[in-house]
This record gives sequence, C-alpha cells and structure tokens, in this order.
Amino acid sequence: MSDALRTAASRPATLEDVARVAGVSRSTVSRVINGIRNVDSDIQESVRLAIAATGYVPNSAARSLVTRRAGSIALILSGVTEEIEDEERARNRVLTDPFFGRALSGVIGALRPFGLHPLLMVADTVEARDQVVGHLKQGGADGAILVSTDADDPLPARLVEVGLPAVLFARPVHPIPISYVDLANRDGARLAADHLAARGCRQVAVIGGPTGVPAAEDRLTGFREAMARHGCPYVPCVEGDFTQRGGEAAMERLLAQQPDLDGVFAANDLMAQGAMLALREHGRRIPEDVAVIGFDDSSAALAGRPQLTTVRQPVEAMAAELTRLLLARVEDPSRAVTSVIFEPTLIVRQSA
Amino acid sequence: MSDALRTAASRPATLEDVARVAGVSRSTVSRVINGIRNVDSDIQESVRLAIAATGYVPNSAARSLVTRRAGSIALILSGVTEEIEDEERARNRVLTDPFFGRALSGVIGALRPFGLHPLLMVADTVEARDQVVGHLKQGGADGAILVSTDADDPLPARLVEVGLPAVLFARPVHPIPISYVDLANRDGARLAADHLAARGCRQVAVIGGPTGVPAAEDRLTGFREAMARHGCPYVPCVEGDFTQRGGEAAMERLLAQQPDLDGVFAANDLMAQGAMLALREHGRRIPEDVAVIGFDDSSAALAGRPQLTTVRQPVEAMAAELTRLLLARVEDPSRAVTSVIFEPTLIVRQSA
DNA sequence: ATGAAAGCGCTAACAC
DNA sequence: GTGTTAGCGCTTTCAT
Repeated sequence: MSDALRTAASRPATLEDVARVAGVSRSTVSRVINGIRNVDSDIQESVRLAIAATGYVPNSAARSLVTRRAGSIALILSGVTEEIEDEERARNRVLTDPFFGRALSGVIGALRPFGLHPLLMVADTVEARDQVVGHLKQGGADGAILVSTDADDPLPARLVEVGLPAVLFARPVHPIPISYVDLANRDGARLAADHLAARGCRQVAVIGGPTGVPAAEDRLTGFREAMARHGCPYVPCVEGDFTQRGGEAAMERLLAQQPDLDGVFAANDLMAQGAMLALREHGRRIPEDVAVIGFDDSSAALAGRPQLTTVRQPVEAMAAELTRLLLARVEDPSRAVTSVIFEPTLIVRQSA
Repeated sequence: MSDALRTAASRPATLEDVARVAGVSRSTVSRVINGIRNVDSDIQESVRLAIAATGYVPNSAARSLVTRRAGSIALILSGVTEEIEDEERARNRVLTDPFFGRALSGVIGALRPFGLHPLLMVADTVEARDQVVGHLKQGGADGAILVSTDADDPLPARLVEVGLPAVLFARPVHPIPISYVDLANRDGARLAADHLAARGCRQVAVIGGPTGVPAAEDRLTGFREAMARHGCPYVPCVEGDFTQRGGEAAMERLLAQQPDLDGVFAANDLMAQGAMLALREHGRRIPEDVAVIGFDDSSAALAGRPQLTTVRQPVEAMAAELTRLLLARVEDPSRAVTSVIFEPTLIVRQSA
C-alpha cells in the first residue's frame, strides 16, 4: 500500500489526499465531485479511482462554511403551551396527531430528491422559541417550515423579520409577507353542509377548533353560510381543542343544550371520533339518529365504527408543495411570496 | 453609528467584528462565548456589549469545521419496504403510528437541554439507506438513533462498521456491539397472561407481530410460557403487521379457526383495536365474551370503547434514556456499550 | 489573562 | 482544461 493511501486510512481522507493519490490538484477533484464539466474524462476516471481508494467522503461542515448552505431545513412545530401542565404531554399530543405524521411524510418525500432532511424543532415555550430562532440564525438550517398549532404564534413574524426563508402550513393569522399553502376550508365545510342537508338533517351543530385558528374559523363560517343557504339560519357551535377527548366533551355539551340534534360537523377527525363515542354513550345511532362528518381524512377516520364520512385534506401533497415553495425561496430569496390553496373533497363513508 | 458597527450591520457579524468593536482579540471573544474563565470580568462585559451591538451569532458551520461536531443527531426510521407498492403509504404508516410520536417526543425532550435537534431520516429503500449512511459519514450528524421496523435491517451493522456512534431502540436481531434500550417484553406478556388467566379465560389466542421482530417474538413466547404455567399448553397465534387493519384481519382468522375463544392478547394496541372491531362485528361482547389485552398503552388504547386494558411501555422514558446513551457515546466513543431494560406495567381498563 | 497565528476541509475566482 | 491562491468563521495551541 502506498504511503499516500496509508495516511488516508488513519484519519478521514480529505480532498488533498485524493488529489495527491490521483496526481492532480484539489480543484480538479472538487470539480469532478461537484459534477462540473470541463474535466478531461481520463482525469475524471483517475480521480474516481482515487476517491474509491481513499474512501473519501466530503466533509459537510467545510462545505457548508464556504457555500453558506447547511444542507438541512427545519420543520418547526410551533405553538404556545399556555397551560404548562406537562410539557411532555403537550408535545406528545401534537407529535402523535396523525395530521403531523402525514405532514412530516410529505415534507420528507419532497426533500428526498435533494438529499435533504428535516431538522425537527418544537417551539412550545418562550425559551424554546428563542433557542430555535438562535439555531436558525447560526445557519443551522437553510430555511424553515412552520406548522403553528395556535393562533397568536409570534414565530412566523420573527422569522420573516430575521430574514430567514420560511413558509407556513396554513394562512397566517396576521397578514405577513410569507408563502404558505392552505386548504379551501370554507369549501370543505360547504361540502359537509351540503351532504348533511341532502340527508335531511335540520338540527345540526358544529364542534369547532380553538378560537383564533384561521382554519377552524373558516370551517365554522363556511359551514354556517352553507347551512343558511339550506334554510338553517342558526347553527350552534362549541369549541373543541382538536383532540378526541375534546370532541367527546364538546359533544356532551352539545347534546345537553340541543338533545334533538340530528347532524354534527367536527372540525377534525379526532374530535369527530370523540363525538361518536359520546353519541353512542347516549344511545344515539350513527348515522340514523345523528349523522357525523369529520375533517382531514386522517387515519382516525378509519379507526372506529361506523367509518367516518369526512372532508379530505391532501396533507401530504400540501406539505410537499410547501416544501417546494421553501426550497425555491432558499434558492432565490428575492422570489415573491406566493400561496397555493388546495381543494378538499368529501369522502362518504358510513357516519353520514 | 461607528464604522465598525455599520459594516457589521450589512453582512452577518463575525468574531472579528465583535473583537474590533470590543477592542480585544478574536480569541478573547471566543473565550467569553464559550464560557471559558480566565477572562477579566471588565473585558467580559465589554465583549458582551459588543456582541449585543453587532448582533453577532456564531456561525455553526465554522464551528463544526473545527470542533468536528455537527450539533445534531440523526433519528433514523429504518425498515425494508419489501412491497414497494407505494413508498408514501409505507412512510405514512410508521410516521402516524403513535409509537413513533411518543419515541420522537422522548428524543426531543432529552436533546433539548443540550440545544440539539433530531435530523429525521427514513431509510426504507436501498438507495435511501446508502444516502443516510453517506450523510452520516460526511459528518451530517454526530450520532444516530435507530428505530428499526423490521427484522433483517442491515443498517445497525453498517453504522457500527462505519464507526459512527449509534444506538438502537430495541435489541438487535443479530448480536452486534451496540447500545440499546428495550422493554422486558416477556414480563409484559406474562402480565397479560396472568390477568387473562385470573379472569378465567381458557381459550386464549395471540395476535402477534411480524415474524423475526424480537419484540414480537418475545411477547409471544412470554405469553405462551405464562399460559402454560396456568395450564394452557396450546396458544394459537396469527401473525399481524402492527396495524389496526392487520389486527382486524388477524382476528377474523382467529375467530374462524377457534370460535369459542374467550381471550385475546395483541402484540400492540393498534392491532388490539382492530381485533375489538372484528369481535364486535361478530357480536362478541368485550370483555364478557372475549377479553382483549393490548400492548404499548398508546393513544390508541383510549381511542375506542371499551377502553383497552394494555401492557404499558414507557416509550418516552425509553427514548430519552436511549438518547442519553447516544450522547454519552458521542462524548466518549470508547465507552463500553450497554443496554437498559425497562419494566412494563399492566394498565387495567375495560377490555379485560 | 490576553494575543498571534495556524489551521479545520472545502469552493471559487483567477491565472495559465 | 487544470492549477494556484485566497479565503469562509471559528477554535486552540503557544507565546507573552
């Protein structure tokens, strides 16, 4: 074994080592690695051989330093854990939500062709948020995808301010110059209303999401508008928290104040499941006595019986598109912000 | 505004800028940033001021280059997507599994005190696996936490080979020198068996996990051993795939071959839920006719009615411990490998 | 206690 | 086409 190779074996090989073995300069090796043409094919070959012989792998820190690219993007779960009862519980709630899993899947799929991976960050406290912003400012990621769980999340604005490429899953509460993807939530709600009305439901109610969350509010108003067109001027709504237990509790309240109700629209599937549990507890048959429609078409929709009729949100595709939006902005920060809105579809199963 | 400050405002401030403003050398600034004592407190103060004035944040790539630390660790979901029907579907399945969410939560929680974040990687194909290994070899992460979804995963061995600090969630199929955490699966299965036996169940069956997965096999053998001690020499088992649908199908088969069964132990909660669905479809009351016990105590256990009696696995704590094991190894790669085994507990609810 | 200087491994002008 | 050279921003001996 030549001396050059020997040294290369002990400590990780560098460009320099490869260059020496191949008998060329660092630049040339760098060129073939980065696929820049203008390199004689014979030389290319010998460089490849040298790379194989030395077991060379580029050092990403060194590369990042000069290219000013981290080679990763941040996926930030942002939300204010108001009641800091148990930090872990709150984190679990969002991380085990099937919506998050689907979004994550879409992001990973869109990142893969570029050899990028998401850096997962949970910004649920003031400190955590500062930490996240700090990490990003240090160049720890080339951009950020934000999934805000609640309304008054200061993070989007802060990131825009800092000048870091960032995009949002769902429209921001306060208008800021940032790209996002969203669902036509009102249309989705209308789909649900039309279906309920067509079934003959007259006493309908809504289990809504947290106040201030645009998606939740759009679903509510969209539903109310559509029901009004169907001759139902008043549609009561109780607030839920997007969890199954929350849906269950909400349904209880609804049942108490309106025992004769015959249709329920929940702002997500988890709450719809909870609602179905509560309805069954009260001896209501679904959908004969009360029809139930959910939102999302998450795995939760298939988890119980009857299977949930729901408004499908193409979460994976939305997340993938959002990722592409971010990547484009990382490539060219001067690019104008855009938004792309996806259309929901009604998936009719058994609950309505 | 001084000239020094002005330049600092345009391009990101560097150590050099801070040093100039503070009237000291780079080294000194570096020292105060890295909390090294031996720095005069007056100077410390002026450096802090300069940092604030310039808005300086350290550049992580530059730091990584010299410290040889990436400042992130990889969380790898590894598994062979045999039937490459739909890559996204397979990815979704694992990402929306509540088990994954809990593990992720534990990892994030344990990483947080160190200002680290997990880099999420899915290694589900040959190329993806190569890509992941490549990324790690380049120094893209300081270590890796592996969650293998199936038996013959080549990744653990490869990482050990490459010499990258890595740890495993659950014992490896083939013994290799790597640290891991695991659950005393047999003990958990015994808990379930004892409970079923105490209820008077005599015709029990198991819905197992995929063949070859140690955790699944341990649960099965542990259950059988315990039932044998209770005078049940034969316990049939049908193989499931850890999904709810799989559990449903498995229950159907079980019911066909053993209609008089009065107790079922499923290797995870998702399958137990599926089993309950199938049982109800066949008019069996739970737990009166058939008692059902799951495994994990995931959110799925509370998702249906009756609420699931299950063997609790402290996933978050296990993931946190695993993370600490990894961090220790990153700190000192020569440290001996260890394993820590957690004890399960039986959570008695309504299904058994 | 502080500063000077030597890299860490790579890319990208710029020459030839 | 290929090599030379100058950094990227930081940490860290080694002097002082």
